[in-house]
Amino acid sequence: MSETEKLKRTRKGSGAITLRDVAKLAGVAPITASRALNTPTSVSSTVLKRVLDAVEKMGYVPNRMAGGLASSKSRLIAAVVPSTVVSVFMTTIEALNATLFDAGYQLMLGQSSYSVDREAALLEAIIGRRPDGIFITGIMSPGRGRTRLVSSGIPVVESWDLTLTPIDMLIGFSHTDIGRDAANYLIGKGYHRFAVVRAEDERARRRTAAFIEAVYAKGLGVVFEVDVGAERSLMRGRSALIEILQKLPTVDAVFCSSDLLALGVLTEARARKMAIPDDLAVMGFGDVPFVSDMVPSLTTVRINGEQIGAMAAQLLIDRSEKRSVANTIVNVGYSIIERESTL
Amino acid sequence: MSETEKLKRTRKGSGAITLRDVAKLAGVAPITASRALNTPTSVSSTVLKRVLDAVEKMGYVPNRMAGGLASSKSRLIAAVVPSTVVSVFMTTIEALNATLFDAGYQLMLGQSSYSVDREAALLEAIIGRRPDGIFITGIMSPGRGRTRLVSSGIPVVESWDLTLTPIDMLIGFSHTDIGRDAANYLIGKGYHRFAVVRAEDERARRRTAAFIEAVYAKGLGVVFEVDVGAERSLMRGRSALIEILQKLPTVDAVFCSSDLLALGVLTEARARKMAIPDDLAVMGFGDVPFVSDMVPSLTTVRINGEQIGAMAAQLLIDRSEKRSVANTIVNVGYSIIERESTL
DNA sequence: CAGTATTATGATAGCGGTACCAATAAAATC
DNA sequence: GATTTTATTGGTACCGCTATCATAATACTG
Repeated sequence: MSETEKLKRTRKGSGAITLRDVAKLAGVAPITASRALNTPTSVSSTVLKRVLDAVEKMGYVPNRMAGGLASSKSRLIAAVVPSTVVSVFMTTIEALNATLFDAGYQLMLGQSSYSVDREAALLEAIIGRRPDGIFITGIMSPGRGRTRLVSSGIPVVESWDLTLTPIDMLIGFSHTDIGRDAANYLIGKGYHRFAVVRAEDERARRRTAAFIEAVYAKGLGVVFEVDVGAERSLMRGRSALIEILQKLPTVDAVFCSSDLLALGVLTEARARKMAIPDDLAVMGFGDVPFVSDMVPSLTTVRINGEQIGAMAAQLLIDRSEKRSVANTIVNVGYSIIERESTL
Repeated sequence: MSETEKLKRTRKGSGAITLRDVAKLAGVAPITASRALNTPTSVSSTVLKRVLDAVEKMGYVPNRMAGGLASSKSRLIAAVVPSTVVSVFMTTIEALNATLFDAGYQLMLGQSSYSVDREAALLEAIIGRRPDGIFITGIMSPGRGRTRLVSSGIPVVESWDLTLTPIDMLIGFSHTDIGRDAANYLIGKGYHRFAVVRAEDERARRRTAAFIEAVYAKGLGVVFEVDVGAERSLMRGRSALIEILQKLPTVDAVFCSSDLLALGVLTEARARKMAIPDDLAVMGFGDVPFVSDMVPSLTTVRINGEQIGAMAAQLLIDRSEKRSVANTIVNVGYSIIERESTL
């Protein structure tokens, strides 16, 4: 034994097949094997085949943590959604994920709207993974979290709202426009005694505020407002209508901050044998898949969630691959879908 | 300048604050800073404070890719869900994510039930991240994918079904039991002319097959079956009832493979002024949040999705932290929730 | 108080890839 | 044929962190 022989410490490692193993079997240097897998055009066809055969034979799966560390490209995108899962947001997430997956990215999911310190922990966890992009449902309010995100330098897409000062990119629509348009739509239909039912949610609040303001603007008097807090259930929609009928018996149209609440109002109205829409018109928000086929079908505001998800994915991918991004603020709009509940 | 001075190549790196920077500011070695953050009890309180101050001052966020690579612990858990997003599965995912997050793990989301080669790509992508555990909604059918998972050695929880040969761990319930119990429940209520509406889904098929078999066993003749394919919409439930009424006008009870389809049947029945449940009883599956509050409310089969998610998280965490896991196969059961649609 | 056990810190060498530069062989140019 | 260019392949040093071993400082034991 040579005296210069180093006392080699050994570390366990993960035990999995590594690129080195593949390279050895293929009879090339590790870096060449790496190239064969990542930039196949840069190696000869002989080498390419030998490497691919070796990969196949050994069942090699590249370690993306190692690759990510070396290249500082994680190919991970983080998405933050409110904890509510019953939500319209999932279409967006599904589209986001599908687009990302096809481009070779993975999606990490984080749930916000817990407590404030959980929010901080979530951001920490996300940034710690060094994702190539972050998708946020909603808009980050100013504060430590936002500052942190900005200074992390990670591309961010905020969504579902508009602001003049996004962190980075934005794909959204105007909640005040929706509230105003909904009011004008209902007024145009001849309704004139309004109530709104809304969850404790900043964006819902803005929609209903705009609704109320538009009603006032037409000189149509008081709008009765029910705040259901965090209880976004169908049942709460039902009880909301009971409240409304007590306080404002002459009501003839109700605008709700979600389809589920609207469904509750509809359900209660039907249980009381009220004629829809003659006795009462109901309008929701979100256009969840099944409200179109109920009896009566629900008039609602449609947001194109797939579009938001797919566009966000594209923006984040482009940004992370250093391609230039043309429009960093996109207003995807919305549409009022007229159905039987307000005919 | 010494002649032994190496020509140092420089590599960009990510540009972010590293543990080395923090350690330097705190006046300790990097490894000590690492310990201060990961095992705070193993350093003196003076050092701990100095390090934490430095972290705070510099806004340091540890790079989990590097940490994961070094320790071969990624603190990532992958979850595979069917692409359908309208689903009952999301409660499970939410609970899974919540439990994982509190234990310091992150969730990666993958969508299955695309094409076969996407399935392979998904597995490849997942394994490449070296997650500490994998949650699968459903059971892996034998094949290359399953083999790959097994040989990866990553802890796996399969779910939503039972089998004697899980890859690793399993949290589920019996679909045949559900079908049989549903049939017996309806028979016990005095119904005797049955139809089933089901989506093209292996588990739904097993439920309805068991349902049909149980009906036969009681000598109650033919059960009319509608296969809606991949169209799981409320509308398809409505059209299914139309089919049923044409082919089996004497039908008095319909068992559906999902609440949404059941809602469709209910809707169509109501549109035809059929009395529920006197003219027609309807039973669903899943107990999605709002079917309890509709009029009429829907009798359905409840699966405790939160429980599945939380248990799965716990099993995966225990496994990944080398704690022993007692029950690797758990039958969480189900319950038939009786409501107005079958009273 | 020597000798041993314990605690706190540090040095080093990886984890499994890729960026960066260098070297060689083959093709193209003059 | 000499020289330049291009296409392939390889060597090395990291990416940012932690496992492992080593050492110094302190506490404990008889």
